[in-house]
Amino acid sequence: MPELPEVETIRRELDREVVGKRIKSVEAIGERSLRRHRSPKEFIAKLEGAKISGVERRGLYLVFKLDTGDLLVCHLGMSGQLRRTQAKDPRADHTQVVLTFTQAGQLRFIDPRAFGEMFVTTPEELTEEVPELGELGFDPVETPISWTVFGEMLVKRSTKLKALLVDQRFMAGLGNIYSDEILFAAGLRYDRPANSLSTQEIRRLYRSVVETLHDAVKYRGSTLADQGYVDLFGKAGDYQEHHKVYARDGLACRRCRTPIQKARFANRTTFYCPQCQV
DNA sequence: ACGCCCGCCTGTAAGC
DNA sequence: TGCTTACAGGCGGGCG
Repeated sequence: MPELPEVETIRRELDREVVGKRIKSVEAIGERSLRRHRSPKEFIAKLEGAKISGVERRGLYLVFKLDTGDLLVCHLGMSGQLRRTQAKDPRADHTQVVLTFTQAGQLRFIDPRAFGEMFVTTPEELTEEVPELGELGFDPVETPISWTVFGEMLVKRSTKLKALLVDQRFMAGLGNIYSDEILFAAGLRYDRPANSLSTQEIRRLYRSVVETLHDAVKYRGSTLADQGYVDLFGKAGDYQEHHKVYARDGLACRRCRTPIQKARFANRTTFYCPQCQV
């Protein structure tokens, strides 16, 4: 369940670990993860011999720049992991793609549920091939906006706050965990219509977005009980220790001691404090 | 056009 | 204990 803080943590590690490395060979094991390609051969051919010159994040997508001019794009979906390994390391179940570098070492893409994907494209074709990338909203960590502009975006919408926060076209990078944490930090209920917020509430919400995400990046993301997210080296994040509401239903609110509630909203689980969030 | 629901997929855990 | 069922949720697509 990687969201912005987890993907950004991985991006920073990739920056150190794979930039400057040349891809010697590629093993394409899971064809479902390469579904944008007609055949895995095409994917392999475009990668072998290429050197990685940089790694960027666009919302929840990781974009590897190659010295061939192509881009290697990766979305982790629900259960995807990227792992830095050595060739001799045993291969984990559901390993979908293995990149072996000319200098020692590998990068492996492991994805049990195969909701994630990898593909190679060009900068020109990127937004045609992946329209959702062209429609991505602003990135609250990379390109923050002013809270007044944020407010202008809110007043136009009658959508409930949580639905808006997780909409990648509105703002890029939020999923279920951080939208709940942000709404708690802002003292706002998930089902408040966006256009019902006062100026003070708008400011508080925007500040909560930025502060919560920065904090979560600082603690290297959230690793839940299922270990669905770990970093490039298999290490868990620490931000789950700081969660105020997510997966804390029945437990006392850290602020007011009222039991945290669990609700079903837009087909997802939502956690909130009925006392602190209005 | 927008809000909502489903399917995709596997691992885990609760329930009978 | 062992089988069945629900749930986890990012995202696109389809429906009302």
